[in-house]
Amino acid sequence: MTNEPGHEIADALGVLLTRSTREHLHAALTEGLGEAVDALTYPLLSGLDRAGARSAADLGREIGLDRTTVTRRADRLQRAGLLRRDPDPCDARATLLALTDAGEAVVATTRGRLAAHIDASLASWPAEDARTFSRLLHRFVTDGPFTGEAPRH
Amino acid sequence: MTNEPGHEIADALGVLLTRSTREHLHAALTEGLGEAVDALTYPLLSGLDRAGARSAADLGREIGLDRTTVTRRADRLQRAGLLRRDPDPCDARATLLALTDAGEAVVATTRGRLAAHIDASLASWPAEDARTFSRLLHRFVTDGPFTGEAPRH
DNA sequence: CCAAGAAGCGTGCTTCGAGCACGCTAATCT
DNA sequence: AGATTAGCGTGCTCGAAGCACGCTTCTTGG
Repeated sequence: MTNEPGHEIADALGVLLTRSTREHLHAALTEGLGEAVDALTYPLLSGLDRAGARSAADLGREIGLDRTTVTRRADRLQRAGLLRRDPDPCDARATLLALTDAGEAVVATTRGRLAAHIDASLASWPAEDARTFSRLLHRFVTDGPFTGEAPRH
Repeated sequence: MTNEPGHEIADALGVLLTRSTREHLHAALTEGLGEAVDALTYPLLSGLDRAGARSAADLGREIGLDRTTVTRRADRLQRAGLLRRDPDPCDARATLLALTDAGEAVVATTRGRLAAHIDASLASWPAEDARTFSRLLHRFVTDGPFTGEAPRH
């Protein structure tokens, strides 16, 4: 127990990261959503849902993946009907990756399940603590230490 | 802004996960610590530091990796002098994975750098908010939704 | 006390994801 | 209008992850 919250938060985040990357958690969250949705492809769906239709290169920068990797994963999701490629009206070479209705439904379902998990574990908390935690976490993420841009290689 | 903190927390965690898995962040945290320490091998070091010397199978269960994968990564860290294999005094077949002094120093340096990042972004916060956030986050991680055991395949 | 089964570890082998280089099309600049 | 740059998709190569196998050692039942 130190006077600097940074160390405690760092430890907590380390544990959180380790736990949340467990395969079985992702399997539970995406259960029954089709073969194309797994721990590798979901970040694309989530990123598109957050930022709207984007080009493959932009989405790659957003989620820290190579452009070609995004293309390959998008192929799978497109075959599954969760994502479509629209030609960019402003640029004929560019194609915009966008969620289909089915894709949006998948994102909504997954986020709802995660929220349910979180709500369940917050059930024993005082309501005010839960709201405070939500508010502080949001602030931490907004102007937190992870907002830097990824450099190009 | 909904009445259910779960949805907000879910969104924040999604962003946090996406950001924190960026390669360049890990590169900054492990800069100058040797070639063997990267985003793949650091979880082993961190896990050993948290739980102490363990067998490869136990460590694999802890961090959600296959036993053989742990072995291969441990080989690299051992060659780099950050990890050693001690024979288990209670069981001649088992070998315990343990951090060397250099390995502990690497973990300490990395966690210190992460803590510094966090402290820097918390500098503009009221001190009480920072402490509250630290406390709530710790509680969330301790009895949060990610404490379940990984099922064996 | 010993024999058979179980548990732990390391290593060849296969599969699959990630990134680089290349070629193509279209936009932009001079 | 020609040249240069930007965006996209695809063959190709490298490396990581997990499975099957063999070896050693512990355990348990006769």
